[in-house]
Amino acid sequence: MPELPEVETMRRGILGAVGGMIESATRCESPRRTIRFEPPWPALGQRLQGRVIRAVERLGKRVVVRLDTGEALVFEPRMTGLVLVDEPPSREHLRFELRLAGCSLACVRYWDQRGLGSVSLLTAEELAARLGPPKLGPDALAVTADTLRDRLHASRRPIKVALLDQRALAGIGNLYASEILHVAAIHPRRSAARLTRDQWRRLHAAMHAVLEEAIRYEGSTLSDGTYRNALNQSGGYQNHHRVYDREGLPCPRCLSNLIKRIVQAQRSSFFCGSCQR
DNA sequence: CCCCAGTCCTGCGGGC
DNA sequence: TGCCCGCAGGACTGGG
Repeated sequence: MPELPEVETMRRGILGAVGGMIESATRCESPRRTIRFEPPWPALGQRLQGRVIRAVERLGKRVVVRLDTGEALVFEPRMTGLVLVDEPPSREHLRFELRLAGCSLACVRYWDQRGLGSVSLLTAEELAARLGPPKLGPDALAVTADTLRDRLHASRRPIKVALLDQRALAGIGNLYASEILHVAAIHPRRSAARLTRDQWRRLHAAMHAVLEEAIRYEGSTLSDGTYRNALNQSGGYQNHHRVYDREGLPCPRCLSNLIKRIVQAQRSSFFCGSCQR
């Protein structure tokens, strides 16, 4: 499930598309069982033709391709979407393809096994309305410790649930929320409103450390093997997970307590009941 | 404000 | 061995 580190890896993987001109945009599937295209096909493909890619950016968990027209092509991978160069994991779930000229990449593809993701072409106004404040909070890697506290401390929700709210802070999903709270030694059920100054400081440091480390390893490829980088290679951070999907294994910090799993907001949280308070 | 259930969707693994 | 069911959860919606 692509979160900030995985989406950042996708973004870096297609930086070679900058300067390229879109020769053609293709929908690679039968009209039945389609992902969401906006505007609906064939308008999306027609509007992309001839556009030049000016930049490849990231907004939270979305890849944003800036075009010469001021428009943005937004890839939203949700659970199983991948932005790729060349070969996808399978032909079966390939959804969309850009043919490029004048840059180092011949092709950018979107593949999505479950098809919950989307590809959207938005005007600058649409992008601001849909993915600007207050719809999307500041990027998790861009906030200071003070901003992090400002964004979250008014909420009485459990800190684990608050961290998943993209309107408060963009980029953190279920996996990294558990990992970050373990490094920060904060219990996932603790109310955000009740964190101490020292805990906010630790949370901020842990958030940066975990996300940057995960980016260095090019993200987490879980046992289902779905996530791949732009070259269809596995990430490496799954081998460094401290708690996520490790219920019943010893805590890597105290080496004695076993990692617990609880459900919060209908999602699994993993933590050490001894180290995290 | 906050919570919950339902929606989209596929593949996998537990249970019988 | 096979089949069904539930689970995984990101973003969103509607109801309480």
